Amino acid sequence: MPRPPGFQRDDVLLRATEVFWSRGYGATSVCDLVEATGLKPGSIYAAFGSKKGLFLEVLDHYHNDHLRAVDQAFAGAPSSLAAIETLFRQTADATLKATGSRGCLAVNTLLELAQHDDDIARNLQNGSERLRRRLEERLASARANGELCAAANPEALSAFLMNNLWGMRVLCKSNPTATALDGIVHGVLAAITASRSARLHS
Amino acid sequence: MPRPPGFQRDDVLLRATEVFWSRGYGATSVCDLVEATGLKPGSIYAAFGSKKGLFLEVLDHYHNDHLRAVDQAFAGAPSSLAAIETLFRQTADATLKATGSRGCLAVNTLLELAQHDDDIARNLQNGSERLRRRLEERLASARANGELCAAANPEALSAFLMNNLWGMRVLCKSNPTATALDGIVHGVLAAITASRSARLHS
DNA sequence: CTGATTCTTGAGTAATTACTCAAGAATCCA
DNA sequence: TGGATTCTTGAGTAATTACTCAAGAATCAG
Repeated sequence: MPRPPGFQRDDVLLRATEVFWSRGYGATSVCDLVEATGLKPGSIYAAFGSKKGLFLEVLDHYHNDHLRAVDQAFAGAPSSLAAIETLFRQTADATLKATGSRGCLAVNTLLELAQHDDDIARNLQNGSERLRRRLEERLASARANGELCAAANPEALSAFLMNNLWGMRVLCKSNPTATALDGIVHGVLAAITASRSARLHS
Repeated sequence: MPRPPGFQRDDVLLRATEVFWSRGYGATSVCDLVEATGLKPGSIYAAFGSKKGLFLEVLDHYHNDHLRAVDQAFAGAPSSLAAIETLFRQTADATLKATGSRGCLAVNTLLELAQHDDDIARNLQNGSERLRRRLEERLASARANGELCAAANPEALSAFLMNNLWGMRVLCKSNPTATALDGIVHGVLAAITASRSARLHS
């Protein structure tokens, strides 16, 4: 009996993501969101409660999309270490092509808001932890496979990998050169190689 | 014959730094700056031209302070590689202690504004390049000393190191654990070790 | 069609924004 | 002290902010 909403929630979230991602949370006005989504202020507040409520839902969407992409990059790899190498090469490529880009919505938001808003800090913490755990799982299975030596520490190594992913999220806001990105990928692989099983050393 | 200013420029910059660093550029109002510096709006605009003009001067100050600190950390080290190791251990320690902190003003600003403001992007580019070059110099001298093998690439390695410094600037906004930071330092040192001269390998 | 329910509309609110400017205060050389 | 110069003051401006709410539109079961 009720009148159905005149918009698709996912579609609105997608359009809102574009604006938040391009301008940042603080610099995005509700007016911008009205323009981007086509919803009037009243509808936005009826559907999402507040600017922050909408943003939290945008972040959830973003985490899910990002993890799906990582899983896809991992899916076709011939080994666990190859999967990780692929992820880093892809990220480096994307970083090189995306000079002066919007970067990563999660990292941008972490630096802008985590310190001041606990809800957002928790949301981002969960998102990044899910990614880190994906890496840790791969490293653990690499150790189980004998790709990594028994002394390798998947948790510590995954933190190192996350650190380099995050570094590239910063770098893409600057002026990354091919030399720099090659150096980063090379450094990451060198650190992993140091934990490889002796019988696999070249 | 003129009336002298009633404030010390450096003192005002220091107080302004605190506010910008804590809140971010966009979230800092001129009213906040009036409160923090004790100057009235008119005096601020007479002395610095605009909010952005003041901020650019704040950034210059920040870069100089930061580089001075790095030089100091380098100064007492027994070797070039030891200097770099010290820098990373110090940064990791500071990151662990500064959970949920203000992070790094330069990185925060890079993510918030570099994409939208060329003046600020240039300022940050210069600041980070000066730091990277410090690292590159150390790596080059390490190669010259024989600490690193002849095939080592100081420019590429310095980019890798910068990437990890930047990663920690992101991490300190999240919830860094000792395990994570140990993993990062360990990974960085492992990558450097892979470039060491054969005769130095343990 | 009727009526119950929910959605949409957009003008409006009170607060905050970066910034200005004319008037007055303070300084120093003569 | 007189007067030229610069600094300080703070009320004020026009624009923008996140958000609200009452009225009207759209839907569907009966």
